[in-house]
Amino acid sequence: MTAISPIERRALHKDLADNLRRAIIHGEFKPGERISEKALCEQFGVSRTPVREALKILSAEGLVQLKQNRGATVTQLTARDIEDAFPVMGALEALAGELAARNATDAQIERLQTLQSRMTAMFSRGDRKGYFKVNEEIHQLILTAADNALLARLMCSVSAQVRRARYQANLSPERWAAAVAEHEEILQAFTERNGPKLSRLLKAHLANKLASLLPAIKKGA
Amino acid sequence: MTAISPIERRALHKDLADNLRRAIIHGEFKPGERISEKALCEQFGVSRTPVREALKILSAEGLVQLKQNRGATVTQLTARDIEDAFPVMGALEALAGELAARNATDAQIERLQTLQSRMTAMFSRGDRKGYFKVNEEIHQLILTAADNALLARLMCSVSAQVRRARYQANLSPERWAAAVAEHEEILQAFTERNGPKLSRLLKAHLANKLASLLPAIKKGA
DNA sequence: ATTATGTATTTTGAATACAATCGATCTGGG
DNA sequence: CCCAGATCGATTGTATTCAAAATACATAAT
Repeated sequence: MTAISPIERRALHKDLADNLRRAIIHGEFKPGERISEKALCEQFGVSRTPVREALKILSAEGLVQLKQNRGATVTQLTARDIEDAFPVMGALEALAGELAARNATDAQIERLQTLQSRMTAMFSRGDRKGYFKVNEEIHQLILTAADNALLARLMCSVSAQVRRARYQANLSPERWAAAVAEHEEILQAFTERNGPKLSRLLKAHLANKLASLLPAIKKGA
Repeated sequence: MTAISPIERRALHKDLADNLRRAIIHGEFKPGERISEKALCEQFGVSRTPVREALKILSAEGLVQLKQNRGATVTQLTARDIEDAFPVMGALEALAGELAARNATDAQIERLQTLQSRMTAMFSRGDRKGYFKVNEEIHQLILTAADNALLARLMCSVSAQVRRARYQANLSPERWAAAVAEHEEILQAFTERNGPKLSRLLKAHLANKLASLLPAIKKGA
């Protein structure tokens, strides 16, 4: 007997927005590329109304730009955009760390340790995709532990932009190794519940991450 | 001879979104209130399509919530929401101050001094509305001086929510006097281009501001 | 040959029409 | 009298249609 669960009634425009968001972040739509409503309609097999609504949502999120009577284009991430993101993400990450160190449950810290070792395993195995996945989980866990809905929303929105950049730029082996080491320190600070230290480490970690992206973006632009 | 300027071609959904946003922030739509598409159509004399698109935008901005088949409601600001906003706005303001102190032109600092004295004048005259207006201008100027588009976008979105709270809660005379004094200190730090000090002052200023809002929100909720 | 202008095609903006879902009320049975 | 179920009305979700704007192309004039 299968468990009975309520049938998911998803709105079309929401589905479309989710799909498009993922596609843009994963680079399946190239930055600067024009997005035709008609093409999307045919691709997804729906009418233009939900497509247009989805595009409005993505526009408000900053993933696409809408021009009067000229449709939607995928927003270009300039080097300047990435540079601007540096301090902002840094400030948000630092805050998240501070709050998380204060509010995290023991169970969450334990889970963090588990994830950390899994991530290290991914690294030594050279599994980039797995690494990214666990990495995301860790940042997600910190955000959950911080327990601040607004902060979560902002970071989610900003990191979506940064993730886009990451899909364009490829992680160098040196940077990867450094990142793993940094994560080790971060976990240490977490276990100690040392808010300020955690704050500083997260900020530095992010600055390094973004710095490694800049060259690739600049080259592309 | 009047100057020749390009004709403003405004999109309906954008106009609607702007109007609705203002109305919500100013409390003309009460938190928790249901927003009927039909009512908006009649009120603005347009069809449902642009109305729906505008609501999608506001939803992405967090001003309204859309429920499946149940339309839009103005998001309730709970005491928790305000408490969450504390540290986030603090972190962002602090960053803005830091960047502004580094990047501001001399002209901008001069203009800040002008605004500051205008604001003090408003205070001593007891002109609440004028005070708020100049106050907004000052924060806007700092944001401009910070010269970071992403930061501006985030603060704009967050402060819209906070402004909503401010329209609900009424400023007490004591808090008002304190705010003016704090602004004086802020200007001082700015003139000295003392980033860290500015950072700290802005953060404290905001914490005080938000703290003064909490009682009113809690009472309302 | 090049540029400007007029026309046609394409694409987006907005309105209307149709379908589906939710809530409330009404009715019949206990 | 109260509760369960059905039905109706209202509201939202989606599709289709109509209108306006922009681009592309062709033609004409210099």
